[in-house]
Amino acid sequence: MNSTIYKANTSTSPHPSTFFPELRTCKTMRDLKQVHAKMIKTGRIHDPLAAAEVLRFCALSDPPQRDLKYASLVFNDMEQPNCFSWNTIIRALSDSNNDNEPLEALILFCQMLLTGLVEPNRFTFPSALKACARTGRLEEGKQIHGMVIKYGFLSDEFVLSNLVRMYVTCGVMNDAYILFNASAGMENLNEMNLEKRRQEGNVVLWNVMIDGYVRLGNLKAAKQLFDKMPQRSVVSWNSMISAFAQNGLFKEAIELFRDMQMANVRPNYVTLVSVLPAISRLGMLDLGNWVHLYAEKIKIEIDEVLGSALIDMYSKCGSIEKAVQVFESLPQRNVITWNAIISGLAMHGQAKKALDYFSRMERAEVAPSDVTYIGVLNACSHAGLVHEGRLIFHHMARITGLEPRIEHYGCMVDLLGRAGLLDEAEDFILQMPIKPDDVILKALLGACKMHGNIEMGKRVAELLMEMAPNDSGSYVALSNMYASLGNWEAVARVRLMMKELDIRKDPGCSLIELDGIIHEFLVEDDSHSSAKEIHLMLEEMSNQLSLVGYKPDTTQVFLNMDDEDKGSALCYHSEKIAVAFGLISTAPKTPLRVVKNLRICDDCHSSIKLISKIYNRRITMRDRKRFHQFENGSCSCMDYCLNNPTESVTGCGTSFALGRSE
DNA sequence: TCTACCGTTA
Repeated sequence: MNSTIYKANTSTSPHPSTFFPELRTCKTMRDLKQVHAKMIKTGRIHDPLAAAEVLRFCALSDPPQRDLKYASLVFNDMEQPNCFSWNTIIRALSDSNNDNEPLEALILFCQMLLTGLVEPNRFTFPSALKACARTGRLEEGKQIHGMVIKYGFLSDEFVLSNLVRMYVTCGVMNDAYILFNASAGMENLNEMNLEKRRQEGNVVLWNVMIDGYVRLGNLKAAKQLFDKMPQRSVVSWNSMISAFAQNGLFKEAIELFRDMQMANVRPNYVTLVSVLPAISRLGMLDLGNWVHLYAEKIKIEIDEVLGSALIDMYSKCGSIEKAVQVFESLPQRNVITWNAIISGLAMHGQAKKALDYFSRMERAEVAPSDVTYIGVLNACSHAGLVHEGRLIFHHMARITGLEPRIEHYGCMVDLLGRAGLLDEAEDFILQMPIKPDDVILKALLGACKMHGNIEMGKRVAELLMEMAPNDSGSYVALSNMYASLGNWEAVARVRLMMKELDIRKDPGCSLIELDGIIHEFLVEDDSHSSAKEIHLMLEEMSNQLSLVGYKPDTTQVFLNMDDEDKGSALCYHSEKIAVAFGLISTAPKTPLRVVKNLRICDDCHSSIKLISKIYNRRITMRDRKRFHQFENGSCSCMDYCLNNPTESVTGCGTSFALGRSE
């Protein structure tokens, strides 16, 4: 439970009544019920004013005291509720988080009209419209819109803004926009002393509109509105930042976060929670560190939500130690917090530790979710813990009652396939109650390549190409399999087929962050301003590597090139270019951190191992699926990636996409 | 009497 939400509600404390001193002393519903009983006994309850006050107490007190069931009873006992009482009960019900209560508010509103004894006023419509918004009842909302016009309340700011809100939450942005413009027009006619208040209210309405476009996935319209805003609140910034982050536009989210600070708007709790996933995906540890320090500096409470985002950020940025540290320091942990640390440990190859945390989670009596099991099964897969993985999968399906999802089946296929149990993996797929998707088949195909089962590999690849004829992944996987067997004729055939069908492989792309700036490299990239120096460094690296007897595995290099231009001497993978750039741009011994959008290839893996020794650097590399910590000639993944199933396999469960159009 | 909008794991 978040304290900021709580504070927002504290304004509607029990209402002291001037007419009824005994109501004024009521603190809890218990007190109220006693007074109410007395009023019934003395007949005073028949005083409409007294009854209205009782109703108001139970309907609109702060949440712990609020009792809508009791409020409804009080209301139903009223012989002739006045407009005030109708408004009270409708407002309380329309405000409720309980699923069916906003609908009851709408029903009461209709009853109010049907009695014909009271007319709705300008205080009735906002609640009625809110009830339409909450229940998604556009038709009723439109009818109420008509009544608003008939009663002449369209010029009331509250009525109007609730109309906009109703259309927005029903997803009808065109109508919302027309009314929104009308309200913006009205603002100019206001008297001076109301100007500020109106504008403050207006910012919220802009935010509502932005949120509406975001919910429809129309980020362009949302950003246009955001850019046009006369002033932006912290919520406006948060809306856009989270919109970008949640739609995979991570760089844009970070950019906006920076713009926000340039505009001197102080990030708040929600800002940090929103921007952290973008930082994670881009692997920007420096910025992530800054966010953590900032939260501590301005005393933003690190609760389980912000904590989960920080844990995720540290593990995805390569610093699993810090992730564990944050986890251990949290006063509260929810299921997402546990999932974040378990997945983090899994992607760092710390399977045993991931399983330890899983048992700790059980002991802490936090019920695991399906996401927890994806993390745990991934850990087993990375460590080759076939037996444990099987047990855990069956435990999930049979004991916890969680329905295994396609991701869980994918983890199992990956686990079995990597261990060389290809037939069992295939049987497993055939017995799945869900239709296998391309991810599952790619996992099996990768395993076929890894264990040299060309017969099964061909079968799976054909299925894959039928299933996803435009996905480069299956073609690349098939071609990789032939390449690993040295069947160059078959490789060429697949490549030709890709060319004819105009299927392009995702370009490899690596990022490295230096002094808060992200440097991005593609395969064979020479667009960087230091391209010359980088290439000199790459050549030096090659020389150093051959001095220690390293022979490049060129098959992989060629396979990852988009063009058939194999003659070029500059055919370097993006991760090597990023490492070269890191080496020449930082002081000796500075650790390097690289983030890649695809899986690292075997050749880069072997050479970067040696480079870490030759140049005495710790190099942390995050690829599409997991981390590699190169140090002193070896890698933390224990060569898990060798014979990588394929560059394009997204793997099961965890996978990172960098958010670009791939 | 009506005050809204933004958030974590896969």
